[in-house]
Amino acid sequence: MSKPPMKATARTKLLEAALTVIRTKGFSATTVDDLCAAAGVTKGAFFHHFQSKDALGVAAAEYWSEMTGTLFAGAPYHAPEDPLDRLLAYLAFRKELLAGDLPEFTCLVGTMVQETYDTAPAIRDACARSITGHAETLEADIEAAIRARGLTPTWSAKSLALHTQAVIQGAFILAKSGGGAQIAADTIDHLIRYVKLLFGLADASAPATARVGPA
Amino acid sequence: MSKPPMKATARTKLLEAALTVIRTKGFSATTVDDLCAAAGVTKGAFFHHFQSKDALGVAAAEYWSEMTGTLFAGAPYHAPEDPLDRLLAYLAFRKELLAGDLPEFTCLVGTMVQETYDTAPAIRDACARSITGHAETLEADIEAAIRARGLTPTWSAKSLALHTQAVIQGAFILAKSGGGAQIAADTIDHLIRYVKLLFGLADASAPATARVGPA
DNA sequence: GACTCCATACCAACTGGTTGGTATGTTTTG
DNA sequence: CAAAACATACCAACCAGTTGGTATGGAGTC
Repeated sequence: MSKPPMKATARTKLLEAALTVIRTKGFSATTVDDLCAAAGVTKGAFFHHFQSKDALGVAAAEYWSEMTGTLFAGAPYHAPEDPLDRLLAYLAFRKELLAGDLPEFTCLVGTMVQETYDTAPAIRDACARSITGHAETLEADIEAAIRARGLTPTWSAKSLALHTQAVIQGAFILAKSGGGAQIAADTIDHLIRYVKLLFGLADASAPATARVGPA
Repeated sequence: MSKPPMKATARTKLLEAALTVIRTKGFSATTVDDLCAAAGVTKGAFFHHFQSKDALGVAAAEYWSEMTGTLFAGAPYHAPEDPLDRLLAYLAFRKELLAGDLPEFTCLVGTMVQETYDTAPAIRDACARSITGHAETLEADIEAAIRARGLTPTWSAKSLALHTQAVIQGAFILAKSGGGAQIAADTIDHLIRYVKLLFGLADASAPATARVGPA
């Protein structure tokens, strides 16, 4: 999160700054001057690269999709051979990401869409693409896990994939309302338990995490 | 939501207006003039009743707690004798509330806390009290359901109560990102399925809703 | 029961600072 | 040198909050 991966041009410096500032203060409360100060550039540079503040919002959502896309694509949770193990490893990975301060692990697009869904359709759509796009990366594994276990569920792989994202987004809201990373981890534990129950991996009284030692 | 239950003084008119306007535009994007216009009062009246815009935010969160408190206290989901049935009836009730436009069924404090958790501690705390206070109304039923079935779960009643709220908050985010009420209902269905699985009420392939007829 | 006294509720106009955005340079790069 | 990248100076609109004032109603007093 701290290393701008591309060339440190004003555009990427502004986008990188946007990730932190917007997640801290929200989109509307973030001023163009805030972003320029955090990025160490001037207003002229800002409006050279972005037509408007809303345009930066769209670009930030797309930048967020790229960053998280490469993060998750390169993450080790894809290693297991069993698709259900991959799904569970993904959820464990999401738990591991709950470190540091809130603006470091919460979701930019989840924050932005709440403020803009009715007032800035372009930003809302960019956020929606980010969320559903990420959810879609889970669908294949869920589908394969269903087939591997010969289930005929009343729910769809897509629906479960979206549910995981809903739980994670909700976990962030609870974390922001004072619970911190711990309450978010607890909620993801419930999600892990749900997935295990769905696929018959554990009963209701089993612990949620398989690998992390004692309770 | 449409009937101001108390005397239509400027204060309650402003609070009632705040519920709709803030849920539509977000807290920071809502101006004091917006609220005055929606309430049909002037700015003088606003600052007579509220010291600042932030003070209105706190009052709005508390007003929201009162309104939802009486709504849920008077709801029919308390009727069943079995505590687990009451919990499931609560979740079914939450699904029924997903009607109308987004600003009508989404959560004021969930929206506000995202914008203010780092910048306005007083508002954040008021939102936190609202969420945890509502979650606590579920704990007794969950606890009773655990005892009634002789379970010894690794999760606590409090943790499950908070999880339900996380799922519902996350459902609102997905709804705002374009899925609408339908995607929120799907996610609550997953939550209902999880609760049933936790208490051994159904297997993974059973439909989520017991009472609403055909799929 | 008329009178003063005073607090509450509300209003219209104003202000000083802020905000998104622009106009016009200057520097860097290919 | 020409175009892109960035900086400086500036503006009109907006915004939270203030000021000074009016209307109303209830308490106390004689």
